[in-house]
Amino acid sequence: MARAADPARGGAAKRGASTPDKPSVRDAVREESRAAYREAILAAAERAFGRLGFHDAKMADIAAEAGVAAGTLYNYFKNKDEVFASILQRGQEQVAALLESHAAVTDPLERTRLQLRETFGFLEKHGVLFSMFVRLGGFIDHAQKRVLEDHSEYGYTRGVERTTAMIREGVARGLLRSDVAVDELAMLLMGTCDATILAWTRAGCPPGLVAKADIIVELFLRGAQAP
Amino acid sequence: MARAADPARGGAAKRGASTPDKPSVRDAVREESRAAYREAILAAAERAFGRLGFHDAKMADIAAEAGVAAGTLYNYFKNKDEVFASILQRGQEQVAALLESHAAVTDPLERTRLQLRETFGFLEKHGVLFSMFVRLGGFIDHAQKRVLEDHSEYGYTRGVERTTAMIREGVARGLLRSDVAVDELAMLLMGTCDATILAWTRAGCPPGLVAKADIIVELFLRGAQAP
Amino acid sequence: MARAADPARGGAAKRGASTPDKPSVRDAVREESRAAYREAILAAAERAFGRLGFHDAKMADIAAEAGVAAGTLYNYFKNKDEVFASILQRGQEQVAALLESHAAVTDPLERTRLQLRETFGFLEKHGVLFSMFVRLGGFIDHAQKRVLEDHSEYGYTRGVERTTAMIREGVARGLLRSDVAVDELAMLLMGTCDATILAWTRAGCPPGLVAKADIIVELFLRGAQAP
Amino acid sequence: MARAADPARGGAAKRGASTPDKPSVRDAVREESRAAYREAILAAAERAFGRLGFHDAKMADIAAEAGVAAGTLYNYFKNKDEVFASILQRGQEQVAALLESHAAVTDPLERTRLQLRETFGFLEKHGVLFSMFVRLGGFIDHAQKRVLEDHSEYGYTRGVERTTAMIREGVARGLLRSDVAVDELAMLLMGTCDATILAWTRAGCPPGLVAKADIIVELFLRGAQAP
DNA sequence: TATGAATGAGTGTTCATTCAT
DNA sequence: CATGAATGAACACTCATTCAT
Repeated sequence: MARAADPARGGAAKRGASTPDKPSVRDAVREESRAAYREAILAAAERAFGRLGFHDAKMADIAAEAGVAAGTLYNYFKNKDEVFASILQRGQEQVAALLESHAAVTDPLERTRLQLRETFGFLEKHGVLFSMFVRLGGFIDHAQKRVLEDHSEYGYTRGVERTTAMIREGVARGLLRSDVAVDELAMLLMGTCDATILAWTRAGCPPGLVAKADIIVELFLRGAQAP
Repeated sequence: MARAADPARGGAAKRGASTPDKPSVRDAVREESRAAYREAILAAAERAFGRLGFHDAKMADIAAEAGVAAGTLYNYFKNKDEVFASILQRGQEQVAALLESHAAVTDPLERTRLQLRETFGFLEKHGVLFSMFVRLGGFIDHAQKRVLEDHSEYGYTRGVERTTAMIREGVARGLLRSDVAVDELAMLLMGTCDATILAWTRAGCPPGLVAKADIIVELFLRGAQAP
Repeated sequence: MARAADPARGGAAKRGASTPDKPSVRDAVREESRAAYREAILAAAERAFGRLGFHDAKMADIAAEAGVAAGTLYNYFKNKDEVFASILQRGQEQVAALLESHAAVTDPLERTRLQLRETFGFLEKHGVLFSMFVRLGGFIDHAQKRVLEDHSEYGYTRGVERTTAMIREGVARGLLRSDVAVDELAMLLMGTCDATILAWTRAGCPPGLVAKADIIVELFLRGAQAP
Repeated sequence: MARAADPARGGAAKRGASTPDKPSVRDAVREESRAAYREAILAAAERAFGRLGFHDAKMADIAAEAGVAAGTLYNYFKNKDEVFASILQRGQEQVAALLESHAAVTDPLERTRLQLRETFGFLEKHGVLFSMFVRLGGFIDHAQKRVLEDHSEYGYTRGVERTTAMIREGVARGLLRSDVAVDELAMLLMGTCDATILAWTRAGCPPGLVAKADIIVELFLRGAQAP
């Protein structure tokens, strides 16, 4: 990319004083192309990993799924591990963006309901792979574990923080009962979500996960709302 | 080839009148030896799989852990998959036996508490591997999935049946509320268990899982007992 | 090889108190077999490397040359580098043994003549590869350099030491002139040897290298003998 | 494909009467540019090969070192082998030119001393790579061997011819002894040079090679001058 | 029947070369 | 022409499985 010094630009080579900026056009196109390739590969890898698992999804499979040669993968990712890690990161960023869109909702419970819907919708759209990681941080092959650790841990921690903050806010507003520790309520809510996702993946990830979001919030409210 | 898939040789082995009865002594010894080997291999494999995961635990690792040569494994199991499947089956049988020991307890809630303790104790003793399968049937590498499917599904189904039956019994005896569907209560209880196990494995399987059994039953009762 | 503890030797498994030593027979056979394989592989690798060079000699070539499967190589050597390094080490040991057989010759010049013959004979028999390393420590591909370094350096250093010692002895006995520094004489002799080997390999390693040993010693004597 | 092997385009390029004379200016510029690129690439390749060896120096390394894109290399050279061969050829031509500058010196020994200095100076400046080839024709990886063969052989043969001629001349003038075959003297001189270079590269190509030229000639004279 | 070495298909990865822009 | 990304053949190395002893 950034070549060292740009020497030997060919003795008398000069194309007038024309375009010190023009090449940025080419660069822009290239950049766009690279982004498109990268995205296509990630999408393909997500499908492949989701369908076959980390070990059984070969680099060749991913390449085929993406419609590129095997070697091309290595122009975008250092190795298989990095492909996997990149999928995760991308997923977390996407989820974070989705959740952000509801940040302005003032009612903490309503905000949580919306965010839960978004998350569940994301899981439903992205299938098994993300069921495992984005939300659960999960139960996985050792190799994957090595790759992830940071990522999943990060995602999980963020989830805990978000939930705890929401509950604290709810308690402050008198919406949620204050006779139970905030942490305990948070764990209860998250545990219910996890168990729901768990059951969903065990059932083969059938459509309808999003609908569970409302139920969960409802149930949670019934037990946790202020008397 | 099919040397392995050929258990239960000796035992009632009879090869016509050629070797009337005498050899049965030899056979008995042999049988005993085979069983010991088999058990040692399974225990070793469980440790290896638990520590390394399915793919990263090589047949050589298992053999070393068991103190036998690699080739020996194939005298007892057809292949790696079968070793894995056998661990599961053994685990389920062990759990079933444990649960059976409390079948005589008449109070369904007390019985459930005891069985939950047994199950959690088993999980705690057998670590991550069983956290995933015996109970959850879970989130795993595709290769393992292929191997298991039946087994884990079976275990899960049995769990659902057992739980539902218990609740029905509790309702019939007036111990549990009848204004909520039995299935829903069952799902609630199992979901709580799942979420607990989930959190436990995420925390690295620390000691103390058994103690959670009482808490879960307590919580469940608070919400589900008849008014 | 050395299994950890030898547990689970099969419950009732016992073959009397018979043979606590007997297995050494099997072990001996195995050991012998391993040595034979190892030697065959090294010989094959030497031919392959000599014919093709380090990079162009593929592991498959070596295996084919040795008449074994590719995977077998890895039962004896960790990787390609180690195969190469082992050839060197073996060569140095062989040469050292050859030289040792003349250590008892008291006349330092006669001893040197004999040792030179042995060395040249070894080179002639082992071809280009050893022309480069055992004696010269050479001019080689970077990858080989990385592998060797120690080995070739060691061989060279030993050669310098041996030669210097010989000359010192010759001077002490009044056989060699004392008006020139010992080191300089040593360098002269070794340089002549090197140049001879150099010319020989450049000519394609034709038969007749051994005969040069006498000529070199003769020439050296003419210029270096005491007046 | 054969884009590269197509030098000397411009120059006397004539495409009928279509572009009479005017474009020759453009062609001249182009030619100059091409020459500059080619030289920059060769210099970069020499550094890269010298630092890493033939196999470990990747085309990408050379391109980076030259400050051009990888694809550009193929506009000037058919393939990696040709890059390497071109370095050699260029080196030989440069050395030949240097030696030519002393051709007018009448005293053959003085001329040889000067030429030896030039050669050693060249080697010292160009490092390991040329230590091997321009002078020695050497001990190298097979792949390089395949590439060179002709070139190094050519360089070596020229050296032999030049040396022999010089000695013949010296003998004719009564400067060198005539009781030893000319060829033998030539071999002695060249062998000494080779051994010197050999020792120099083995020591890591430290500064000071040029100084050896005088010593060699001195030593040679002492033994070879007419009585 | 235990052993442990042989096997060879399978995989991640590299890199010289090609080619569209 | 320069560019730099795509390509895919090639290769070192792994490991489940087989088999002679």
